[in-house]
Amino acid sequence: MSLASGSSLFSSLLNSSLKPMTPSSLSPVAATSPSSYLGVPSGFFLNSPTHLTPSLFPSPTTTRAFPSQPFSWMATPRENQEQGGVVNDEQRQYNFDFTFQPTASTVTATMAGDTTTTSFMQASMLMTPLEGDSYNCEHYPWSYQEPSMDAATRSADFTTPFERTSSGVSGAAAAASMTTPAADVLGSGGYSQVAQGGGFRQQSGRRSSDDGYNWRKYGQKQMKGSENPRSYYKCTFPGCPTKKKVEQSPDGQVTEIVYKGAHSHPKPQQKARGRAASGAAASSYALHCGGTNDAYSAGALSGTPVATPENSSASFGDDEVNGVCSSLQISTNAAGGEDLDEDEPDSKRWRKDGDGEAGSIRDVSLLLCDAIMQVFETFV
DNA sequence: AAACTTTGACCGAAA
DNA sequence: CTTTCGGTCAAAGTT
Ligand SMILES: [Zn+2]
Repeated sequence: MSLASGSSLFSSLLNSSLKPMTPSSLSPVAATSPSSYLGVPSGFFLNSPTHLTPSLFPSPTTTRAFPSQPFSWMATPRENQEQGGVVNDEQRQYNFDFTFQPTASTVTATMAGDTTTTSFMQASMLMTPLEGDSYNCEHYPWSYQEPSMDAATRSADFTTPFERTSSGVSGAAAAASMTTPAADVLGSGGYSQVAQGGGFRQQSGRRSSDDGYNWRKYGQKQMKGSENPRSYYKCTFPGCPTKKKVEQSPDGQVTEIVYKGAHSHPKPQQKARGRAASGAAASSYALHCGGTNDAYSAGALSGTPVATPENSSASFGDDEVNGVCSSLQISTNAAGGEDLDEDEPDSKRWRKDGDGEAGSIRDVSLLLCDAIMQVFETFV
């Protein structure tokens, strides 16, 4: 897909997100159907005074990975006000203005086998802290990611075998996911991968899988040809099928992270991350996704893994040094590619509901939502 | 004691 | 069919 296409993709994403959704689509129950997921992202963009400046998005510029730069967001309500954010202290109605500044963040979207990469200069969104952990946006299969030292990336998907992205190439993380051979579910599965760091090194602190979820390592293999060893992890949440594999070079640098599947639950509470808990700190902030869209979590709680995503993957890498947010990557793999095994009998696997576009949009929205949340949490 | 790693065995898919 | 490869299992070791 060309850049232009990518841009349009994003545009449509935004437009669509901004459109009001019907109440019904937002109902929890509706979540059972994939299309209903759209309600979430929409609500997200919709209910909040979000402003995604169009200009922010697609920018033909080259994709840079981490310019490490200014990530500005107002920490305090007051400040937010200045930014136009609304603050209602008492009611946790704070709105945070997230600004992915200047530097370019890269967004890579892959649809039907094509990959598009665009970078956006800045994106600002308002976020509303929610109480409870209803952070809605996370329920979805998609992923988001937030690596810290490692350029993490996350993706959820299946049906796609991974594709390794060139590593380190131009410092940008490229995301690719595509053709699917025959996805196999069980065995070697279809992971979807995305990004990798062009060279981030682990910083002290975070473990290699500190992306907000809890993982249990269940294997490691030395890949053929002296490549870096690959470790396999599974999400520890009961019933959650998500897995990820991480390749690291000897010096600890993460060279690739590939996610498979989608979480069937919201991100677990983060434990106090360092900073003194400033009032809100440990609490969970959630994007105000409009209403109740907890269908997902409800399902998770009931032990029923909710549907999985089609193919989507997102990666969100942030260079935390100095508290700077440097990159955001999102990769989406839309179903519908011819390569996707249609023959796939196992509908149970990862479904690729043919919603191509809608799915992609949704994915991207969710990913974005997720990614932003991560940033938010990271900086709280 | 629970939860997570480590690590070689095991297995199915592909060559 | 046999070998190779990537992924997973699971016993044993750690924390
Ligand atoms: Zn999970």
